[in-house]
Formats: sequence, C-alpha cells, structure tokens
Amino acid sequence: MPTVICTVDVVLLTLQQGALQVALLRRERAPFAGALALPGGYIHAQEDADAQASAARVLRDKAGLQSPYLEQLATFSGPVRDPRGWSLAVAYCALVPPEVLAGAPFTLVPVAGLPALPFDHRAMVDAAVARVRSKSQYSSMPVHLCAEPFTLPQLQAVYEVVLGEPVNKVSFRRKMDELAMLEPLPGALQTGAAHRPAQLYRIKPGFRSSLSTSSRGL
Amino acid sequence: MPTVICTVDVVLLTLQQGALQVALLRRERAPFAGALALPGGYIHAQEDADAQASAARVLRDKAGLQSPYLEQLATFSGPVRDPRGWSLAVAYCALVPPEVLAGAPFTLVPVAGLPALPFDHRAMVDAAVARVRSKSQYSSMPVHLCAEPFTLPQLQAVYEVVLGEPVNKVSFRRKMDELAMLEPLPGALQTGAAHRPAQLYRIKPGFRSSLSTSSRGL
DNA sequence: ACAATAGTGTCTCTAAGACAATATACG
DNA sequence: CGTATATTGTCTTAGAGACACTATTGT
Repeated sequence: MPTVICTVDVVLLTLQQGALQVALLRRERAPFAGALALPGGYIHAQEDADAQASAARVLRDKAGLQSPYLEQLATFSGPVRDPRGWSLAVAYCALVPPEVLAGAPFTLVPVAGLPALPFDHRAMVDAAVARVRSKSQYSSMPVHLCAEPFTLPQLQAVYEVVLGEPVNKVSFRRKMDELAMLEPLPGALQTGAAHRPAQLYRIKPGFRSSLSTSSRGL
Repeated sequence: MPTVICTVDVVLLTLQQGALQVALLRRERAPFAGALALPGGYIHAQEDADAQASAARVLRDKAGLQSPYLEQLATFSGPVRDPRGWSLAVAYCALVPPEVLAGAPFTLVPVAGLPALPFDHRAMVDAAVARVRSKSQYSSMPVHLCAEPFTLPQLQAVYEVVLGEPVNKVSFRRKMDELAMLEPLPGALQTGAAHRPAQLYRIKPGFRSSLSTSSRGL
C-alpha cells in the first residue's frame, strides 16, 4: 500500500483594520519554498494525540499560540494537491483576537484579495471564511475574534465585519442576552470618549472553548 | 516518520419502518473480525482521486451502490482508535432511499439503540445523525432519503422522522416551494387509496447531488 | 353520500427590525 | 449645557404555526 502523506493546515483568522485576515507564513522548505502559505505540517504519530493536537502543535511551534479557538474544517486529499505525492490534509480553522498575534511571524492578508496560494490552500481559506460567516449568523463564534474584555458595541462591530452587513442593534442585544454567554464586569469603558461609557463584558468561563448557538438567526 | 493508517468510513443512513437506520456490515477481517461495523476501507492512493472517491469505491464494492448522496462529515484520528496503530479515518455520510438497499448485504440498525461498535464508529454515527438533523431544519437534505417520485405528504413524513417531531403542513409546503427544488409530474398518485390522490414530484435535475437551503428554518 | 386524506386560505402569535426616547460620559 | 454614543422601550412588519375550509378520490 503506497503511503499517504498526512498533514494538517490551519486557517488562522483574525480581525485587523476592519477586515477579516488570514495569517500566512513564508515557507522555509520545499515544496513551494519561499511562498506564502497556511501554517501546517506533518502529523507526528509519535507525539500527537490526534490531528487536532497536530494543528495545535503547529500553532504553538510556529507562533507560540496557546489554545486559541480551534475547530476542524474539512479534509482535503488527492494525488495532485501536493507535488510530493498522494496527500491528505486535515484543515483546521482558528480564531484569535489580533492582540495575540503581536510578535508572531505571520503575514496578515485580507481574505478579500488573496494572492495565489500553494497546494489547495485557497480552497481551505474559502471554506474557513464560509464556515465563520455561516456560524456567525446563529452562534457566538465571532467572540473569539474579540479580546476580552469588550463592549457590546465592539462585539457588534466584529459581527458586522464578519457578516459583511450592518446588524440591528436591538436584535443583536436580544440575541447576546439569549445566548447567555457573556457576563458584565463591574467597571465601564471610559477611554476618554466624550460620551456615555459602555459596559465591559467577558465570556463566561465554560463558554471559552465552545460555542453558544441560537435556534434562530443573528 | 512513522506511517499513519489512512482509511475512510461511511455512515450510510436510510429510512425504514419509520426510523432512521444505519447500514452496518459484518467485518470479514481483523481487527474486530465478525463484528458489525460501518463500511470502510483503506484509501487506495493508486486509484482514488481523493478520499471521497475512496468512500464511493467502498460503497460500490461492498454494496453495488452507485453515486448516492455523499458528504464529508469529519476526520477522526489518534493512536488508540485502531489497534493497528496511529490511524486517521475520514468519515462520510451517505443518504439513500431504502429501495436501493434491496439485495445489499447490510444489516440495518435503528440509530436509536445502537449496539456497541468497533473503533470510534459510534461517534461517527452520532456525528452523522446530528448533521442530518441539523441540516434538515433548513435544507433539502432529507429528499435523498426518499425514492422518486414522491408526494409532499410522503416527504413531510420523512422530515418528521428525521427531525423527530411533527412538522406544520402549511409551513412545510411554503418552504418546499421556496426551496424551488421540486417539480410536479403530470400523473397523480392513486394507489387505490380511498381519498384524494397526491401530486407526485421529482427533484429538479441540477439539485440531484446538491442541497437547497433556506435562510430561515424548516 | 361518506370517509379519508390532499391541498389552500386565513388568522394568530412570535420574533426580527425600525424608530425613537432616555442615560451618561467628556468638554 | 452641548455633543456623542450607550442602552432601553415600543411600534411595525414578516414569517411560522394553528385552524379550518375546499377538493378529489374510492367505496
């Protein structure tokens, strides 16, 4: 039985300058050495508890990231996607607030206007963006793009960027209340803004690594 | 780099006796020879165009099934799920009307009340059932469980079994109309029933291997 | 004509969105 | 006190479900 090349790739998304961005790395080794690509690597059967652990290891080793939100996306495979041979890549989607990428060696690129990417990384990014957009319509997924603590107007802005359209303020607050995943902190945001300060919230412990969903939209 | 065992497994679901059923096969070879398990097999790098093709090949070889609805579910991996070593299985979900399983060597088991299954096949079945339930709320997915042509009352019954709850007739018909995926056939169902016959429908060509979705539920 | 289910019209109720009033910071 | 944004109250409107009426077959 010919061997199958088993890898993981991570579509690491964040929000910067009002746009969804993918974190790319310049490849050090062949194939496609020197090209910008998704962070990825071989599955290490000796050390990884499963493919998700491989993805977490890749993020840790290449960027020092500890346990961001990480979700399996899909698996891509075939004889031509990798010039080394028949390969299989389990793609993961990770979401982080931009703050945690400070110092990491990534090149952030807006998901609108991607350059050509090696392998089938373009399809992986497209799948990740579609997944995030879709889940943002009925779940708490976008909170993972927001550094804590945050205000509801800030979080609403994140949803609006991800969804690409304005969100009704009253409905948005009703939904956040319904998801029952945020808790207010005693202090308010003051940052010297010449207007009423907004309440700061954090994610309730227990929702940190999971999503809260609503049966209906928004 | 130690080798990773690469396989595919198919959760083949159908509707029989008013319940969602999984198709299981008795394993001929070790590990777990003699046990009921999901149909699956190695990825054949020499012949398969990708993992989905492997899954289609498994269904073809083991049951003579040609191109049923087939969707990638998730990938399961780790050192302990298969006694042969560190393994990775791409799980697929297939939906077929019960008629096409006539003569196939499957043992159908209701998804409620599964026996113990080898590997992590139980988790795969659970994932498939969750996926089908979820997608049934807003898409045309369950039509693939219905042999054509079918009537709207028949299709509604399929949705009700999958969702596990009664469905509003008026809303259901509004949604089917909105999905714009069915077309009526000239003839009506008469089967000697002592009541008004129902219109027969078929899936519009073009929706055969895809789903139609609605932004809102049902 | 009767029984039984198919198909449709319409009312009610829930929930999303629009609008706008009130609250609270800073200058 | 004026301005700007946060937060909340309430009205409007769209859509899902309930209900019931009409349609059409076989007996």
